[in-house]
Amino acid sequence: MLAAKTGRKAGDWRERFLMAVGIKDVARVAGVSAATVSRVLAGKAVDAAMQARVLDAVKSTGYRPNLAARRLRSRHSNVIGLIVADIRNPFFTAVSRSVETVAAARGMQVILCNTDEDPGKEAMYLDLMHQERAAGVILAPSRQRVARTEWPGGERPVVLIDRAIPGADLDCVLLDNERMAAVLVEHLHARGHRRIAGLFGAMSTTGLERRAGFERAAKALGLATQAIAVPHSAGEAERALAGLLSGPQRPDAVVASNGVMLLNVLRTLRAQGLFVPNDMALAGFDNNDWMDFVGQGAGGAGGISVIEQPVEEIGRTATAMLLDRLDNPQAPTRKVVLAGKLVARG
Amino acid sequence: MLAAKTGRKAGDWRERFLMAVGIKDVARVAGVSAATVSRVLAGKAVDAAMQARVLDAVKSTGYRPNLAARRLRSRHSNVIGLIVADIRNPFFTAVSRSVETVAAARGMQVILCNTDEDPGKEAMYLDLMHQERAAGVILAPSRQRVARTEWPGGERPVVLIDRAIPGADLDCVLLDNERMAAVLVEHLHARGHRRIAGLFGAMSTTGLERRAGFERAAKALGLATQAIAVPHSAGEAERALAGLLSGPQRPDAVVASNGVMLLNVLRTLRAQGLFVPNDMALAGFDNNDWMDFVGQGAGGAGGISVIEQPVEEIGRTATAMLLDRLDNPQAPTRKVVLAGKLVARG
DNA sequence: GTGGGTTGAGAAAACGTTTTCTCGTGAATT
DNA sequence: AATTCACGAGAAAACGTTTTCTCAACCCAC
Repeated sequence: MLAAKTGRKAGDWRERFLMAVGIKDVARVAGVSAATVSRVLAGKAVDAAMQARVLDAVKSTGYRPNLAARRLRSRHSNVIGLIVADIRNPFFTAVSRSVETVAAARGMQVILCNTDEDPGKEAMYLDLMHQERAAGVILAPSRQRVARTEWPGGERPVVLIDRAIPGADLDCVLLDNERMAAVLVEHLHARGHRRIAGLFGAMSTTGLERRAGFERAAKALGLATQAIAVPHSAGEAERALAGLLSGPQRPDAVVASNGVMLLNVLRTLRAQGLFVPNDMALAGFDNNDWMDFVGQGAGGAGGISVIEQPVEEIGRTATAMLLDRLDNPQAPTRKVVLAGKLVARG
Repeated sequence: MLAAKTGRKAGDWRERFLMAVGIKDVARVAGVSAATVSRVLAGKAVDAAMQARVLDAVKSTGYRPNLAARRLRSRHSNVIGLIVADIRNPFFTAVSRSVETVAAARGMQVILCNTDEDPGKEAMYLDLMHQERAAGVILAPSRQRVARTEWPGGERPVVLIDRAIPGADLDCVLLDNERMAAVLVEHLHARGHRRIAGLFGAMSTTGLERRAGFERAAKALGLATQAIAVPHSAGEAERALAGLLSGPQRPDAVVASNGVMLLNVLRTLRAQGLFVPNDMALAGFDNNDWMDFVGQGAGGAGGISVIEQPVEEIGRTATAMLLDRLDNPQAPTRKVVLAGKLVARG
């Protein structure tokens, strides 16, 4: 066995690499042809005795197939690309985890790519997945969409998550953003809040949909609202909110369109000496475990109410849809809209 | 151009796939040999006129190299595996992001794998990276180490991050856990706390080191401490802490060895009606943005003090070390120990 | 002007698999 | 009993690149 021959000194791997064992070596050891080894490993019908010999030979040589060669010859790859807009966003990591689990169970391998909301990196990774000849791609598009004549993945199937691409005829799985935003407004209303402000991303369909739901619900309830579209979701949000707070109609509740904005809101409030929920109610999207602990002043009850996304299901559904499409390329595209769950803390 | 020929209907990609354009097509269009195309793309010296023709042909055909074929023939891959123990841990996602950035800048591609602290999945992924013939692996080992005769990556270079593997002679980049734990204790002492409890993971070197630093510092300061090694970091932690709280020597400060435990501590405290920092000081490892907002009762000052790890530098260093070792396989292994930064909120 | 050295491009081999093709063997059908 | 059929295994082709090999052309020095 090779392991016994080489010592344990550093650089060990180099020798091994050079003496790499291929399918022909296995075939020679087992006394069969390379084709037979391939067939055994692929689980095709072969003589039982031969199968045993091959398996033994594989074990004794430590043979591990070369995936590059396999992909080249077989002309299909078992990798799927997962391109997310922000790896630091817990929502995306949770979805990633789910995707990976489902994919692995179906014998697929996931390459996780992070675009940092940069359309350039997004394009680069889509191209890379093409060069990799990936079977398909699950894409959470970057917020700032660059003008593009072609949709992503003219080359291979794509499933969109979290954010739609307007006008693109692609499979996607999304949150029912409009309804969930409305639920949030109704919740705040039920808790007695009447002047609700909302901060929404101006760049993504998600932000637009949530804003629409926010305004629809507010109108239906006859509430005075102030919805602000924040372009960069950076310092812009703080300034806009600060303006509102010092304005004539100071809101008694704030809805934040995403996790980053919610933290910005918290920061701004604290800078003004305001506390959640005593001085101001706060609601948003995506549940995080730490939310159980903020706004829990010695007084007790209070906190941040959020819409919790079904992250596990989003990942599972997206992966399943992608694999379905691999089997059935011509089927009409599907759009799955999932409901979230209100986690009421306010 | 191909794009013009095919419509925009779903399933588009399939046709394209079948009419895949290879290097020979480019060569034919450019009126040169495949070898020349390859050379142009590799940036080797060629006649300027030819180079221009090739580049034109690449553009007009939409040729994208097949990475599988390239790897097979060239016998080296530009992918590095990044195997982390818990993708949902913000520390690992931050490091991942840094690794990816540095790797991409050096023309390397990262495959991110998540083991969920499962040694079985860890072994599976290490094997997968071998089959992929990855250039190298950056590994954050799972907490529960399985008995193993060989260290990971007998086949290729490995750089360890976050956690060491006792006895393994591998490159690694780690936090100075012992000193940082001591810093935490000293900080709590300076803030006037005298009875400090500590919860430490029993399964990882990280937990052991932090515990050692905790006890060393406490002894030096003459403090009464209660250090508990928590095996599973699950419900165990809650029970242990609850015991301490109802015991005769209730601590006035708690140190949690990692992010999960810190949340468990918060949960336990709240269940007992205790608030941070008024009723109990809390400190731990890994800074999170939400920590600015917990324990900020209407009273004001307070919060969770933590050791912030230099995540960006950890990723950068690990990647650099891996690439160095690729160039220089026989060099002695290096162990880089980085300092963290105290974020004092208590 | 000849010989040696350098340069650059095409032809062909090679990378490690899977798949197709071919053929031999034994069983089943007529 | 002869013919077909099904099956299983080896030989060889193929996958799309990079690399080696070969050779022609050119330049420079003697």
